Amino acid sequence: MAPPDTRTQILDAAERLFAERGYRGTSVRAITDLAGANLAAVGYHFGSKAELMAAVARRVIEPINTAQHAGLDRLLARTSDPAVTELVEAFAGPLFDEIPTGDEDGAQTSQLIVTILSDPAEEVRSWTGPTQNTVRERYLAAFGRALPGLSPEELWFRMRGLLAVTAVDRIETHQQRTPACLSPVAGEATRHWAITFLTAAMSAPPTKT
Amino acid sequence: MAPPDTRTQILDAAERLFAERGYRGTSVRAITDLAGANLAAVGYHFGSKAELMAAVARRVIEPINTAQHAGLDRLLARTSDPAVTELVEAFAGPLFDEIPTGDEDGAQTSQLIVTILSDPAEEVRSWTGPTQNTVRERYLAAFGRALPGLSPEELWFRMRGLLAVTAVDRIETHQQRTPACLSPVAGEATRHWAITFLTAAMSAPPTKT
DNA sequence: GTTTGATTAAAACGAACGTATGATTGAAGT
DNA sequence: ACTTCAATCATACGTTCGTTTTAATCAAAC
Repeated sequence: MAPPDTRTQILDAAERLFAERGYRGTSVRAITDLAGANLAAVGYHFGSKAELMAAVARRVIEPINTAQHAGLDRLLARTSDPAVTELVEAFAGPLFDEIPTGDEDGAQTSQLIVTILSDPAEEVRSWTGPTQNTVRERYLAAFGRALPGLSPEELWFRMRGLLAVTAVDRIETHQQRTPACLSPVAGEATRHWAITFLTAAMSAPPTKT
Repeated sequence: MAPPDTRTQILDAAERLFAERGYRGTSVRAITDLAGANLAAVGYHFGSKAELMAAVARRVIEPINTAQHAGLDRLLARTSDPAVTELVEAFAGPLFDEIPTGDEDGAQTSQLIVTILSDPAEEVRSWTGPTQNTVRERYLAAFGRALPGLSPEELWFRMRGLLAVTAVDRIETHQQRTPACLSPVAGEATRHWAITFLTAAMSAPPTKT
């Protein structure tokens, strides 16, 4: 088996540590130590710690975004007006498919995504790929056709709720805040639960003003 | 006007800076500078930076928790089986009532709550008041009676979704990720939207297995 | 008027941080 | 054999961090 080059070993180590300890809580030294690389390797391969963070974010988020785009493409190729459930599944599904479920790698990646989306530091959120913005607007338009009568503002609010649930869902699972009385849950079940939950939420009648 | 004592000025400054820059991104020096206090005052009044964070978290979260408790008490005093909408409003309402809406203080506090709930550092999440755990379990029991046929595990999943939406909702609003075409939204509207959205989500029929 | 106890002020501590520098390697190109 | 150049290495720099220590301040108590 070919030994992975230093660059990807640093990426792997950074992905793990950024998820576990956050951006500011992770030192470049900790990353290079875990990667078995030299301290200066980060500067050489990525330029700076911030650019390393951007590279990590890109590697995690890009496949999810392209899967979301592809899912919507597949729906729109079949019909010009997909159902709400189909749109929910196409949007939320990649967040389950592209992330290993069950093992703790999944919780790690989920925690990293939450960090990327919510960290106060500009440098952490800085990378938002060109697809990141367009994917939401494409789904916004599709949901708008599937849910006439909803104001654009309320629809946008619901889109944010959609993302919040799918992103936040899985980190709490691994913070062992689950009550002891509950049995552990398989990854596939939560996927279905999420789609049920979110389809009902998106399909709610418009709020009377 | 009585001059606020150093202790609360430090608390105010810390609350603002922790929200804006996160826990690790905020130095004790920045806090005391903003508070107009001396560097050593943090050590004197709170013991350490971590204990200051705990004090800030307590001051923000405690009124929300007690309001959630009181809301459920009020419902249960009236009937032993409140409706789902009432439970949603009692749970999510305080997150809107106890936080100033509209101005940027509200977005600040919301960002702080997200930090408290999601920061990877143990010290940040360390303070979870005694009410924090019990309030969720009380609502869990109440939702369980209102939604028979739902497995405890799926119900718990939906409870987490409930929290995710209410917590994450408002930070994105202030990260100016909103598309320019949308008009700004009043705080009162989002409150109603959230209750509509979440009531529908919680009321969804059980997922077929 | 002096003592006391609670604050605040100023300075310094060692440790850890991100980054930059210059030497060293080793395989490919000529 | 010599050059080239991407890659890695050890090391050091300047800064900032949380915390501690010691001295000064000041109202109230006696």
